[in-house]
Amino acid sequence: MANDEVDGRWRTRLGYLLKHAQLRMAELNAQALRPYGIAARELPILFILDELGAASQQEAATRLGVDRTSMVALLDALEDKGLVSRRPHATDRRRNVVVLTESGADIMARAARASDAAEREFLAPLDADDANRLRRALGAVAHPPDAD
Amino acid sequence: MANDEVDGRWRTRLGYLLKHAQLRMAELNAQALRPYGIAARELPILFILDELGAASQQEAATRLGVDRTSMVALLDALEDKGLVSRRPHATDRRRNVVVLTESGADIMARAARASDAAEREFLAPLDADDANRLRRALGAVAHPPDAD
DNA sequence: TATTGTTATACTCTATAACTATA
DNA sequence: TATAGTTATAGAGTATAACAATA
Repeated sequence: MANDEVDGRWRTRLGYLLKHAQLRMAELNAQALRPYGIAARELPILFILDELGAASQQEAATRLGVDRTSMVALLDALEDKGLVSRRPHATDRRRNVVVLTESGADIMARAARASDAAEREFLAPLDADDANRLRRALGAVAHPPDAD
Repeated sequence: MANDEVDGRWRTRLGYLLKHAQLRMAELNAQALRPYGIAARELPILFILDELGAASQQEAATRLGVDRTSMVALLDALEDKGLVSRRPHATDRRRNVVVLTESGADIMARAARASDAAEREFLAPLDADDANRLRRALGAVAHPPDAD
């Protein structure tokens, strides 16, 4: 519509800006990851398994801030794609030990590069200084000052 | 957990930061607006009706970027609360003319102040300069350079 | 034919409760 | 008793398709 002079107040509200910035980043990430057959929400799981080496489903879920019931379906999908494997824990047989497969590690590395490119595209309207400031500011506001 | 030295890469990704920043802002807004009986998603509707004076449901939906089928339920809720009214358009009887009621204008003004306070709380970890830069940077990245 | 409002439907994401098997 | 994984279910939120009334 290009009706810029009647740019209502709600367009400059943080709630609106954050929602739409997040939607655009999510869309760019989804596009970037599509060739690797993974969803944006699955990449952090690959990251954390790589970081921890191996983890129980509970551990992974807690670290990522999703609950353990959601983790089941997420890991089902990753296991179906051959990116992670589950085996029973050696001593505590209630647990699963979840690890990246070779293919999972490979996809993770390549998907991470694709996601980096998506971030660069997202940040393209900003110069390097503003981009760095944005990332730091988001880190500061993303969690309440007194919580995790 | 406070395991800050193993702060995995995914915690500094824009997708993660934007999602959690948005969640926190949404939560603060929801809290701020609860006393006024409206949801965060309803305030922009009040804003746009105030801005336009009157609008068809289609107009309001298009401006706000929601589709017209979602607008129906949103306006049903606002009408039930007595904040907006619908009457048939004088000449085009397919349309509804949607306007703020007196109570709707009052709630809008007070809710806007509450939402401003929520934004200030959200931005509290930043100094004034960083807060302004954040808002401008989000405005720049919220929409692709060539779209909207 | 096209448009406005509406309803019904479906799909995603997430959260809660309850079950099982182990500890 | 408590915990890990699982399943079933339900709730937001949103999108698509089809319909009635009107243009």
